[in-house]
Amino acid sequence: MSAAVIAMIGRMTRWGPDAKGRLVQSALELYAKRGYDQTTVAEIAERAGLTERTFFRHFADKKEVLFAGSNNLRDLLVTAVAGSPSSAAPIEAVAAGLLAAGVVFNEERRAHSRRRQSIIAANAELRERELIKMASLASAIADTLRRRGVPDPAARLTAEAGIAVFRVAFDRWVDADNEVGWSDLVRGSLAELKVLVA
Amino acid sequence: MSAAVIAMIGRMTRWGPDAKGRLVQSALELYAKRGYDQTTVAEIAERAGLTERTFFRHFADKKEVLFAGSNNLRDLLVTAVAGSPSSAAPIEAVAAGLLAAGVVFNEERRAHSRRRQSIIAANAELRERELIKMASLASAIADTLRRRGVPDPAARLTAEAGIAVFRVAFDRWVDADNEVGWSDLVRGSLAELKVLVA
DNA sequence: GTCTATAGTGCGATAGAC
DNA sequence: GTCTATCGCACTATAGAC
Repeated sequence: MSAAVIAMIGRMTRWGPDAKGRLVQSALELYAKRGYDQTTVAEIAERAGLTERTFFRHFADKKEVLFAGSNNLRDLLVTAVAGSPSSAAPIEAVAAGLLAAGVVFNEERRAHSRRRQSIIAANAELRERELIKMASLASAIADTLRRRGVPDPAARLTAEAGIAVFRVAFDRWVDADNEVGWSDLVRGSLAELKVLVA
Repeated sequence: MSAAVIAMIGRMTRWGPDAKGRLVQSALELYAKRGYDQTTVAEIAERAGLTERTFFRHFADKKEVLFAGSNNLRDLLVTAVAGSPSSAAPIEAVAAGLLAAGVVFNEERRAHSRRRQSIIAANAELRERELIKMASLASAIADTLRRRGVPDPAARLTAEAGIAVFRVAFDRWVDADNEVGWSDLVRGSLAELKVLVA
């Protein structure tokens, strides 16, 4: 057996499948069990069968492990907004984006999201990081609308309104006693916004 | 001249009027001139004729000196929302709040606000602090609406939409080449939101 | 790795307003 | 005299320079 093959086998566990995902899962479990502050990065890495150094190769800091999915969410949103028919009004394009984001807000993920939200709710630094992520979602949407030819302040305003709908729909989606699906919550919240501002 | 008298003269400014306001003004000038990071709290205090220790009696940290007015803003908003006639729809109460906030957004303050915003725009930590302040405004408004009997999610949604209007109006108000007054910007942004979500 | 500058805290002393 | 804003000092924590 060649050294190359032996090395490859040696890496099987180290390079086990989805290292990043294992880190996310381990972090979520430990943050939930012992609290964010009481969990060290070393513990997260160990539980995932990795080292602290590897954790920081995947995530900029201890918080970021909880927000790894937000880039994916942003891409889903932006792609759907950008891909809406040019005949679609700005708010329709944004609505399409919010609905497209539902790919990650399915029933299998709901328990996971609930646990994640309760971790975030319990810690000021994590709540702040979430505000930053939301703000960056809003500017990504606004940029996309501008690229579709929507001028300011309409682009900014539509994006901010869209994020307002997102926040409300998401809060309801992770609410303990709620079983309504993502797309119904988005449509319902958007419809309610229309009524409220009318 | 005795040492005691010299000491007394040195302390003349100690009980000068509006120590907090002097600290705010000094901080604004130094942050604008040399940048937030390149300014020390000791320098701010010295320029205000005070000591570092006194700075921290008035402000929890170096950032907070730029956000001292935000409690005042929140009170203006909340009071006006709470004081709206009970016949007023939620969005009307919020609009009344936004217009009432205009007390602090007058022409004399515009230059000051512009400088403040350019300082905040130049620094990530300050932008984050601003997000936090905005989020706390939104929840204060939502709470006030709930106290008026507006149920969730309408209260949350109206508050978030109101803050979206606030952000856009404020951005336009501090925009370099803009001379439109606060109330026109609020009414205009709100009217545009209505059109956009319709 | 040590050294330095700065942020931020705790507590007791003091100066001046009342 | 009381009350409180301010000061002085000693401290910890941490980020950056070297």
